[in-house]
Amino acid sequence: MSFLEFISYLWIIRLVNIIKMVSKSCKYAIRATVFIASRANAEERFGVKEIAAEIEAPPAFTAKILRTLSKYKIITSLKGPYGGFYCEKYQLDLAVSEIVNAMDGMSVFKECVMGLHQCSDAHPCPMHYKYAGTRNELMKTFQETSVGSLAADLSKGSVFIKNEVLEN
Amino acid sequence: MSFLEFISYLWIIRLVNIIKMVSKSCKYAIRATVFIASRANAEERFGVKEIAAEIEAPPAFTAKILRTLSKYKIITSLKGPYGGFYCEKYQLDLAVSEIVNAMDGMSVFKECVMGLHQCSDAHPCPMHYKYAGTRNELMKTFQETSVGSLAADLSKGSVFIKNEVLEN
DNA sequence: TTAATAAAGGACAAATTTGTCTTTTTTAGA
DNA sequence: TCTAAAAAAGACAAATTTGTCCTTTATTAA
Repeated sequence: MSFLEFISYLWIIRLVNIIKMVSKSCKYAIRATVFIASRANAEERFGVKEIAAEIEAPPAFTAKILRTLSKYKIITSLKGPYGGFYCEKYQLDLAVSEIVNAMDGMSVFKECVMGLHQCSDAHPCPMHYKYAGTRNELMKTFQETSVGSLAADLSKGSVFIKNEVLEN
Repeated sequence: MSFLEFISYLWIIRLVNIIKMVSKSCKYAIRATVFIASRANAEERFGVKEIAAEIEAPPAFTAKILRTLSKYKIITSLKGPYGGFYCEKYQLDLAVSEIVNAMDGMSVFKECVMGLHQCSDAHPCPMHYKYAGTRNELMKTFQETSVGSLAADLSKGSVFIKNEVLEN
């Protein structure tokens, strides 16, 4: 057994691999999508500048991200005057994991937590079940949480932190 | 309240900020340090090439990382023939957090989990205590875990994953 | 004292991520 | 049909991280 594999048995190494998961672009994308979804009423559309300002991201970069989201049909866009970005009803049911997938791909949920090449369900490394479990729960959370539900929390004026409700 | 601040109340946004924490360099550094520490017996020293091979990192890059570790006195180096890298006794008592500090700095443990500028202990954001708590536990773990204890686990031929012992 | 060995130092290079800018295409309304 | 507004597209640029290479310095042993 190589040292890399050996050391990978240590939970501290795993720990080092578990924290943080998505790119800055993806965070911007989540913010933007939730913002747009939270205003999905009527025929309202939002321009790049407004969205960028709301999510505190660089406008030009926000435009790029919105294009990606639009390409993946996570949000909808309309060109021309009175155009902009908005959410169609079905898009409110999309999971947050779709955003991660569009921006970063899903490898973050799939690769061996140790970075070991030989690890698989068939030949699992010792952490495969124990910690892959943690990650799977996380993925499940991403998959079970819809854009619309997040938007609804915001629109209600109360937001949820896990099981706790904060008023504001 | 800005939308950024507003959306930051959502646990999903927090979730997105908590996973992953340290750079690739830092992971290499942890691997390297634990490897060297695990062989801290006698007068044995290890060269860049050997260490790089053991931790499966690029040799030249490993050299750079070892220099940093040496500069921060996390490991000790000796030039010339029969030289190389090794751990002095006191260095086995150093915490893993020292490695993180040397490689990435400690800001990862200190910045507001939401990226909000106005957040502090005096003016905490709603997640400050709830999730900063999670991170603080993590930091505590890093601080309470010594290089030597990790090395000892390895040397014993059994490694710990949290409270569970794996034989190999 | 010299030759060989190995880390130290630092410039440089590649890759990736983040961010910008200009031109093109689409759409709405006058 | 023309004009203005706004996204689409994609080249370009900056910043950061990752990685390489060459020269210098220190150490050991003959």
